Amino acid sequence: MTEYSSQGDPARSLALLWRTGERTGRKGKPEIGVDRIVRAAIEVADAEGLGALSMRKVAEQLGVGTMSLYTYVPGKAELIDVMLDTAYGELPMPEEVPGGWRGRLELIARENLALYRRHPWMLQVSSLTRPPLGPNLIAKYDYELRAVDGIGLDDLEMDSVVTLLNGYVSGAARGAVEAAQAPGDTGVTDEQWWYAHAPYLAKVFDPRRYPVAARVGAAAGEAYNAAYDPDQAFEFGLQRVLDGIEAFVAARTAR
Amino acid sequence: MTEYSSQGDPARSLALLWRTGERTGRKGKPEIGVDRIVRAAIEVADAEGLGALSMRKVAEQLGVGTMSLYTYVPGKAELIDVMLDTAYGELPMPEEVPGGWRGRLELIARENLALYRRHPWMLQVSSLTRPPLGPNLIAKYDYELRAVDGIGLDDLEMDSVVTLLNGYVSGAARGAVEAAQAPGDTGVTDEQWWYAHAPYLAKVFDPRRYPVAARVGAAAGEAYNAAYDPDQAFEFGLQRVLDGIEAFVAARTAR
DNA sequence: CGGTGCACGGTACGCCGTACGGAACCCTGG
DNA sequence: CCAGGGTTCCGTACGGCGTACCGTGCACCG
Repeated sequence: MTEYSSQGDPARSLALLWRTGERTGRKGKPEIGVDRIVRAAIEVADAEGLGALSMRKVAEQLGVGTMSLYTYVPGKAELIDVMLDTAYGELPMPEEVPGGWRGRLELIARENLALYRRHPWMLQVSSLTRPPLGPNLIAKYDYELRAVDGIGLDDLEMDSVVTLLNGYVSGAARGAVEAAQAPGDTGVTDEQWWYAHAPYLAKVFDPRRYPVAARVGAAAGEAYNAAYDPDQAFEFGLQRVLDGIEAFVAARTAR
Repeated sequence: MTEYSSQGDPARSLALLWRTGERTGRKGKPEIGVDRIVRAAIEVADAEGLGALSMRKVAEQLGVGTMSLYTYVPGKAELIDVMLDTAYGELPMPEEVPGGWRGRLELIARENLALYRRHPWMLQVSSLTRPPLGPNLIAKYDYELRAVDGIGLDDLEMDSVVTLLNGYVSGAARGAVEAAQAPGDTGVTDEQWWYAHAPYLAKVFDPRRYPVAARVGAAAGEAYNAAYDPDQAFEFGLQRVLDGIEAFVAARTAR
């Protein structure tokens, strides 16, 4: 825990993010390198989760001693910052997208969801208030703003819309990731989980006290074969959010 | 890390949640008790964060030995489950709320935000797919469904709307909590943080390459005195989400 | 060819969750 | 009144973590 980011010296962090560390290049050949460390760390985090990401494991993956990592990276927190910016670099950012601003935002939402699915640890790490200001994060911010540029919103409104969409997607992604990894983590499918809990719950839960929960819960369970269907939730929510934004855009352009 | 929930034996977990553990009451006086442990754990997590929540610290808070806790609670994961359900019990659930379904949903959103602000650790713990099925969580689910009962939605649609709203609120709350605790955690105000990063960023960031990000980022920074204003973001997003739901309800009731 | 600065990593410290087994206590059955 | 046994309580120990500190040896420059 205490797994956030950006506590280190800003100069060191930004130098790392933008790779402006003056590689001396004079002496010993740099066997390891920041990039290889970051790649290995992302592999570990993808495969085993952020909780299993340790400096020892990254070093082992690279076949070097644990402490050697500290030659290239000030600490785990800064390493995670660089991992995050690196992963954001995977986002495709096509220039021509059909469907106007709504089509562009929809694509952004889907690509972000796919990214978070590939790298679930990003959701436990990303910060809204003090993001690691790396090149890829800035490129992403610029790209997303351009999706709503020139449609009648002022600068602050553009920022608000992009922030809302990103917030929505990361929430939905959290649900999707959790649903995807629950069986693998625990070795128990949703169905098994439900059947294990049902008998005790039946003893203890009185449907007459909570009739609506009982009715809707049963309907949802039957429809999704689980308490929650992440794909359905994502699609439903995305359309509602875009509808809400559309109403806002309409009101703004109507003066 | 690995700080999720609900890995234990369902029988033991549910017994804990619903307090159906057959207290023998015959032998040694139970000096400690689940409730006192949960209260102490919540105090620690509120004050120092989930990362600082340890069994040793909870025991110390109670003035007992660490291992004594394991008499009442199977492990840390189950303890966190009970903490979560207990905290949800703090939500007020008034029956008469003005403003129809929209007024009711708006109140739910605000009360949930306030709850997460009081107990930020909840955001790192709550699960959509396999929630700890305690009495307070079920009561919350029932209450929220009743806010949208009888307005023309079917059961699945009611569930989707409630899920969307809860997802939105927890995302916004994450931003708010992070913004609130960033200064305390790091001893650096937003302004100081910005002034520390600005000179290096100026060296490395080319505004001509990302003109929109530069323009909007500057406007937002000036308006909020930070990269992000959680209150503004919450209000803006909440109205958009409710507008989107309103459009959906209108479409459904128009057949 | 000697000197120097860097890459690399071994050891150790203080945290964590919790398995294990022992000690102390109190209620009950005789 | 006492013996037995179930419970509560907890000391110790193990294997993990991040990383501070410091030693070693190599590769290059002069």
